[in-house]
Amino acid sequence: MDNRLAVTLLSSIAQEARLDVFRLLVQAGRQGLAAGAIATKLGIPGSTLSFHLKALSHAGLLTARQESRFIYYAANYEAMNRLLAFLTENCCTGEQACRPDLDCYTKSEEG
Amino acid sequence: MDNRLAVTLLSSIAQEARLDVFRLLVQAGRQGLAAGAIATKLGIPGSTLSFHLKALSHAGLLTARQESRFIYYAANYEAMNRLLAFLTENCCTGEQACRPDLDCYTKSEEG
DNA sequence: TTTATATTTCCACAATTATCGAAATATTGC
DNA sequence: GCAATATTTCGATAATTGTGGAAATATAAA
Repeated sequence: MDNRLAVTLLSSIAQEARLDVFRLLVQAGRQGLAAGAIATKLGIPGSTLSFHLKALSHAGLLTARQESRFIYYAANYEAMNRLLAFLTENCCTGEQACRPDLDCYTKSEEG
Repeated sequence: MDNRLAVTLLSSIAQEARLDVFRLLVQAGRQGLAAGAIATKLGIPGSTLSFHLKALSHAGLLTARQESRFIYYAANYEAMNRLLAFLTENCCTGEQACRPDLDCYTKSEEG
């Protein structure tokens, strides 16, 4: 992943409405939610939501699939995974502290 | 960390010049780099850089310390750590796949 | 105090982003 | 085809963000 792509990904979630949308879809799981359901749950007008869904999709953080009259949007966990890997590798170089505190990770002492 | 703060943090690195600055400072280590050095290395006019440094500092991703005539900016690894933790916890819920692929982490098989 | 250096603030302007109603475009069922 | 529903596109507008030269501020050295 290059800086350009990272900025696109980051920009797509660096906005309250879009971060809300993405978090909602992360919770919703692989099957996702129809656009209308997202709009209702978050209280966002359809046209505004559509604008944000486009940004998230364009960045690759969402997938969309048509099902009958509905369009289901779902979080692309792999894309988010790649973003997290980029940030961990490129924005924390040489700093052990700068890693998510996963249970499998044991901190080494530092001066 | 709430959504609001996360958006502030994300916005601060969701821009090419600022992501460049942050990555440079991550490489530079705890002692950081003087503003002028950053401007020279990245070829950014002083006033423009100052604008971006303010955004990063305001988000808490940089620390600044005066030393003689220079102001040294350094990456705040802890803040980035917290952001990564937020993203891992809140934007990947229920999805084991959505975690940085650290060497200490062993993937479980998935369907 | 004067000069030099480092950085920021100010300002004007350009560019991008966000909002949302209305109209347009599907898709489905009658 | 017509009506109903779901979503997107269009268009106008507001708000925010990014850029960089010039001036202001701060620190240091002569």
